[in-house]
Amino acid sequence: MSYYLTTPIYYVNAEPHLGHAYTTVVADALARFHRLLGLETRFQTGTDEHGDKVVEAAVKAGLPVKDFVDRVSARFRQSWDELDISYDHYIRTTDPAHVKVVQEVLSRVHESGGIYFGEYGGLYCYGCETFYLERDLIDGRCPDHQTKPTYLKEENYFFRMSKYQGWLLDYISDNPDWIRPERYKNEVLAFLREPLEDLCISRPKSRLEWGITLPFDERYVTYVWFDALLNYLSGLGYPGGDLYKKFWPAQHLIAKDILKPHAIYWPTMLAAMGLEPFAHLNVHGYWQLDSGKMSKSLGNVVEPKGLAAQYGVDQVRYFFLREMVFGLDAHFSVEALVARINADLANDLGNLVARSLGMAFKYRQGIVPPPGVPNDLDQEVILLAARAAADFLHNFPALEFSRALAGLWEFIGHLNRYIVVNAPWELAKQPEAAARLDTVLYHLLESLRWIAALLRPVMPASALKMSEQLGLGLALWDQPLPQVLQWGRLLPGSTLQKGPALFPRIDT
RNA sequence: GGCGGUGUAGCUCAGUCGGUUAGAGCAUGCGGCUCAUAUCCGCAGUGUCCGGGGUUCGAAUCCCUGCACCGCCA
Repeated sequence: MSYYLTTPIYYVNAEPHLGHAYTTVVADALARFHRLLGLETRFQTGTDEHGDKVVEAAVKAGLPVKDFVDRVSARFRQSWDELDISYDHYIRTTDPAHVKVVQEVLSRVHESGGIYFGEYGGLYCYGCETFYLERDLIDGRCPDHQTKPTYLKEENYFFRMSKYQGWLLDYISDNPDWIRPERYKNEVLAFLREPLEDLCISRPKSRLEWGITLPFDERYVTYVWFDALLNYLSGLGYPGGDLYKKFWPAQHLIAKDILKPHAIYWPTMLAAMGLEPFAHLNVHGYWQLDSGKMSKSLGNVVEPKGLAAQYGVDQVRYFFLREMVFGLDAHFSVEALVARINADLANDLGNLVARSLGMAFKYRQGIVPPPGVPNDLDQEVILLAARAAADFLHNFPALEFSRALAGLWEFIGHLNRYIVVNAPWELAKQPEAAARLDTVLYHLLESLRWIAALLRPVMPASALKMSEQLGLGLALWDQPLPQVLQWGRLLPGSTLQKGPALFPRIDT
């Protein structure tokens, strides 16, 4: 079994921002999760580097275009390294291998009649270098330049997308969770109620040179779709090689703004190429930044790099997955981030680890005690651990990250209550309760092992720290989840490690 | 303008697609514990489920309509 997951390739006309970081963190958590399940996993991200906006940005930065895209692409890559993103392949649309695949595919689709040469006429603004529709103009003038656009005819290449409309509608009906969550499937179906038009896929070099030359007409470059979307295949070495055979079809992860290209253009392109559609299109919402509170200083913080540096990589990763219901929009604020860190991570989980380990050291010299016969309270802990794990394993791959984590935190809450109910500090005062104290401590520590294992995809560094504090060697830690999640694998007699607070409170 | 979405506690939001008395977290107040990162535990709440109309034995949930906000087409 294999699992191939992609993020979009990010457009390099601007720096990485919160939305990019969210998509990439979600993808990373999913990739790590599936690796832990034991699936052969490939996780690809990268950058989209052609087109007029990039040229514009390069001119503005005073750099040759290639130097500019190198710089911004590296900036993205660095951000992902800082966020602990475990991508297997970082693709760039300026990679020679990608360019070659694009040209091969274009040739093939052209030869099979899927691409034709046609004329397009419209109102063109020289300032924007783009065509406008009548209805988009303000008093007949360009909304940006306040100039009157000229009627211009341009010859271009078009992809026969329209002929796939019926097929696509059928495919969506036959595969109801192909585009998910459901709301986005419905949106696509709404698009498809209108007749689908053919897709313009070229730009004359007189207007745009920074692109991939059409293999059948060197006066043109290909525009956006047959370049960018094909990264999902070129990154696998398509059409040759083993990777494509092993990993296609892909799980795509995108934000809702690029739903249409991925849900409509891309599958029809794949159909024209005679390929199997992607496995799922997974669509998420937006982080809403309250513009009122969005001061300039905060603007810098919302840059992923600054956020992780200030609040911690795992803290930010946890916040992303816990705070946003996948598919819906959510509000982002530093206040909300700090609230999550303090309440969930410092108070609930971090403190649970600290008090459990603290008691194990204070009462048992940091040695894992042997569990005695479990009573009802202990049985309940074991039951709830199993339930939390089962729910988590069910919700996480279904993209219900928030629910998965909320469920795990219910278990954490239960453990905090378990401590109060059992009052180990009282047991410690009674010599005859020694076995009972052993049992309580063991159930706590073993529960923490489960929690650490489940949190690995979300907070890899913190989960590892937990495992180290629990004295787990690699043999107990670095295994597929189903093997790790067996009650009682924490060995009595093994040595715990003291460590600093996992998630320090943030003073407000 | 067209299409789609959202509106639930002071705040942020769940509510698995009609079914007990509408929930969680945060924030607030009171009480308890001392193993712990001043943490944890218990108790207390507060609701015109945006307004109006309809379907139904029954609606936060389905339908119509109005308002507000958001997104896409761009």
